[in-house]
Amino acid sequence: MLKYALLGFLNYRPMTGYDLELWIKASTGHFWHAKLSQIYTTLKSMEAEALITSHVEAGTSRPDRRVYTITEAGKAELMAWLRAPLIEHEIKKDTLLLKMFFGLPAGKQALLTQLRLQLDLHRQQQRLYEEETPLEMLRFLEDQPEIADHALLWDLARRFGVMYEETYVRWIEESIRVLEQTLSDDSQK
Amino acid sequence: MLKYALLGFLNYRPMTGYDLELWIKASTGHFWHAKLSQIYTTLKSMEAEALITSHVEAGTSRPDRRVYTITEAGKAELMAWLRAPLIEHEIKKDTLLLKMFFGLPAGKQALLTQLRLQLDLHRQQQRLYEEETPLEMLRFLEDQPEIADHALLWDLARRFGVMYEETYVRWIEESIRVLEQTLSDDSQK
DNA sequence: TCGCTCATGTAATGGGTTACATGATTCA
DNA sequence: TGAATCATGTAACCCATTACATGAGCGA
Repeated sequence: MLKYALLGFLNYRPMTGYDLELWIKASTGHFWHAKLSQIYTTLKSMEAEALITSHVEAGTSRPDRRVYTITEAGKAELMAWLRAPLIEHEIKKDTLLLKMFFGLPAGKQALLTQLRLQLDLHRQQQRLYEEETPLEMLRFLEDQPEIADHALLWDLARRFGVMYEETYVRWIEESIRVLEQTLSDDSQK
Repeated sequence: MLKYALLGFLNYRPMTGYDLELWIKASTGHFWHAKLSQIYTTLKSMEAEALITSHVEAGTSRPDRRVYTITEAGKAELMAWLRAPLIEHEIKKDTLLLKMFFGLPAGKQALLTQLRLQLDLHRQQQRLYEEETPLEMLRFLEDQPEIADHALLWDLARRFGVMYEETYVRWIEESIRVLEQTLSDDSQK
């Protein structure tokens, strides 16, 4: 699946694996990310499939760069994927929920500690999407004015991030209240 | 990680791989699930780690059942995991967001079709968590009254499912409105 | 001089899915 | 008679993470 994210970016303009990681971090990071090692191996297999081609640009003071360009076959594959209807409901695994679900034997205080820690993290993340992500997106769009018409869609995705974190924060706050009021302190066992 | 879900259930009472799948479907399904094949291989490796033991019960009219029981080491491992603070913010990959993000070349109509299809699915899922999941949980608790005190935590997790789907539905509705009002119909390219 | 950025890769391992294989009983 | 439930497993594969490996230039 990372394949399609890479095709999507290379459809904007040719770039290197390293560039792709920077773009991913700044834009799709909150709903799709990858390590550099995976990006490099995926690009290699995509080239073998002829979805992209590459050439090496010799660096003068910087290291050599392998620049990837999308092919017609790659564009066709991207388009087919974009149009293929997504007919399943995706389930997202969540470790915090798993710990809460089975958490009774750990005791009330342990559960509250987990919740408070995650509350902080999710609040931070929400602020990030609201304050920093738009600025980062702007910086990328300034450098690449040819993709300004994509900004609307970029922002819809960002908006999801904000709403998701709001909901997560609300759920944790509610859960803390419920636990404080109902679980006995010695629920440990 | 499935390991901890299995330990969590086996901490209620001994059961088979097949049983575990039924429990997962009825309770943690919306935030943690697994195929039978993975459950069987994971149980096997957990037994090798001495976190659980197993014995075969000969079936009379039914197939033989391999029943797994949690060991003291297993209980200790579960407890340590429950108490280990979760210090990262988990990012959930989302295919719909990825398609939206890169979707401009597919055209306005294709995007709206994707959104409407997913809107249906998420509304259905929301109804499921609100109406059917509580009933299923009740059925399990009736059979296992000894775990009734876990019901509160089960319900917190279920509640997250409801809130998540509400938010997803709201985001799709907003996105449909934005796309209808702002994207030109011939945005295809 | 120490850490960061730029830049590319390979190898090993882990977690999970798909496909394959089997077979009796029960219910509609 | 055909589908669903009960019941267990193996093998191949895919996607992703972690660890390993290298190295120049730049700014504090």
